[in-house]
Amino acid sequence: MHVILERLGRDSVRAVRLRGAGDDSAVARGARLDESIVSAGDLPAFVRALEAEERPRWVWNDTRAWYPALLAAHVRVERSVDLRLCHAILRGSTLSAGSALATAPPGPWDSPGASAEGGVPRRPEHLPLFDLDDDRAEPSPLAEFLLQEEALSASREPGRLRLLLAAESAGALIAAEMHHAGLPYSARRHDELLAGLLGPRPPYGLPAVLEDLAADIRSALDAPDLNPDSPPEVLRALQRAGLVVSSTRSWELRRLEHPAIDPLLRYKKLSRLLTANGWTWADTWVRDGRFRPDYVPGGVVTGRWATRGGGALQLPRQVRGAVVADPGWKLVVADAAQLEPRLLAGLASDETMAAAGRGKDLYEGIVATGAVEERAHAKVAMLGAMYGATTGESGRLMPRLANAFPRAVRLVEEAARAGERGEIATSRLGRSSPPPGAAWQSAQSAASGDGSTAADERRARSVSRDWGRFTRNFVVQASAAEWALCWMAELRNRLVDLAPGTWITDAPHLVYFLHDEVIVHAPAELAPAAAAAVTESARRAGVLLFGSFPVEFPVTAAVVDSYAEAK
DNA sequence: CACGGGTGCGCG
DNA sequence: AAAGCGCGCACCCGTG
Repeated sequence: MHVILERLGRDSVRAVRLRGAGDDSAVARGARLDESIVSAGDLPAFVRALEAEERPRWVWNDTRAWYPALLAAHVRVERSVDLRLCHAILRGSTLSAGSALATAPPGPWDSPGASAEGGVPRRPEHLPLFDLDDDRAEPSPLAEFLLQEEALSASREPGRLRLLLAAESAGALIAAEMHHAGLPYSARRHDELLAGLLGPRPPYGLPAVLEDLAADIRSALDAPDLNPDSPPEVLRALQRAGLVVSSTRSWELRRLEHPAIDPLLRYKKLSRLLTANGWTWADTWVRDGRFRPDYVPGGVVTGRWATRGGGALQLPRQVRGAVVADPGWKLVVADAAQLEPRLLAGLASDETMAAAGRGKDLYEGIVATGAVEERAHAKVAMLGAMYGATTGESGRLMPRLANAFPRAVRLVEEAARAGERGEIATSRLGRSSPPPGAAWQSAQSAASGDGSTAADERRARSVSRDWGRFTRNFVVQASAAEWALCWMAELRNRLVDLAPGTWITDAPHLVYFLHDEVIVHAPAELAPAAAAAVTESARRAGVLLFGSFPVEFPVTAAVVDSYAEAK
């Protein structure tokens, strides 16, 4: 059963119940079962009651507009449809290309405010259930839902698309739940880590260690007024000291021999830590022992999550020791091993590559086939294949990979060629890449028009190859993101089953997600079971994407007290 | 003073 | 231009 929620004015909600599962034609015909009007204040109780009875799939315009308030009232829902996220997928997917939804002119569901990129409050501590200031007419969620159902029914691959939409919607629930629970984070441990690296927190100005390093840099370069934070100033000072250098990037500085280099590199590293994840960051983002970033499901073209504020997806290794389990609890830190190459094996039905990863490290398995001599070579060659490297070590090793795994390499090569022609790439479950933009178009027309110059042609070729590298990577990255969503959705259900009847934060629950990595916070006695659930969910995700094709998705699941202890 | 592009680096 | 994908964020610096 589906229940479509729609706000009516300031204080009431319409709930329309539709009988029939997602692929039932009764739904597509819009068979309305019944309709209730609920006051905003009664909504949590209404949802809780229906959830206990029938576990409907809740259909709403935007999970962020509904779920945080429900969670605050300790109401969890099992399944949902996030119309905004699903709309974006169906609009762009080649699998629903002819549908009314896809061919309609842009509407309210396509507006910037409705997209994943825009309209996100920077720090929504508590989103109101309704935005009272927003008096725009809300587009009908029921009408949109029926359009989506129609697009799905007419699709060439309805099963894949339905799975993708369910996984995407589950991701939105998980993001809200993770924000609600927060990542256990010790401000005290964070302060200790910073103090150990930078010196104690200064009342104002730079910490002592940075101040000393800046002084060392200035004296080594004989530049008493140098601002080490200004790349142009640093570059000029280095050149004045006789060094041949064209930027202040760390990798370039590392090759230089000069007394200023070591303090400069250390300064840059520590300065980065201070500005990105220093005391101010902790003051802003850590409250009551929890780090609560704003995740943005579907925020990346490939379907990966983004984050807005807090930089949750860039938490540097240096401070991971501050991520600590509560007393009596454990962290289960899990990581999918060689996820993207394994996905590529599945996408390409490459039996040989799948076999190379069966029961072992995939890169070691590639070495065992004799394609390359060492693990590091296997890794760099695979990355080169998936990113489109043409030169360097990676470019040199690629042909050997193509020889050993022709199917896998052919798949990414074809995705690249298609992108170069301006075509669209589509993931395993049906997320499609955006068409190339205006820059691509104008470069191509400039090169093919009358009087085009050699420079125009070079430019067109370069733009075209750039886009090819994007579509090449898109098929792998987008499919990996789908796998990860399926993994988490499956895991979310299994974790709830480990402690039936308890609220999310009293049971094992997800607290962190980083593309191919998750952290579960679990009562110590349930941590081993949670770790087993992580592993089993990964296997299930593989089956959801690739059926019986024998590609494995092993995960490492470490039961630890601190994030820093894992791997 | 605000804004936006460029730089550089954190993560996968 | 690190050899190649996807991001977010802080800072500098030129421009309006």
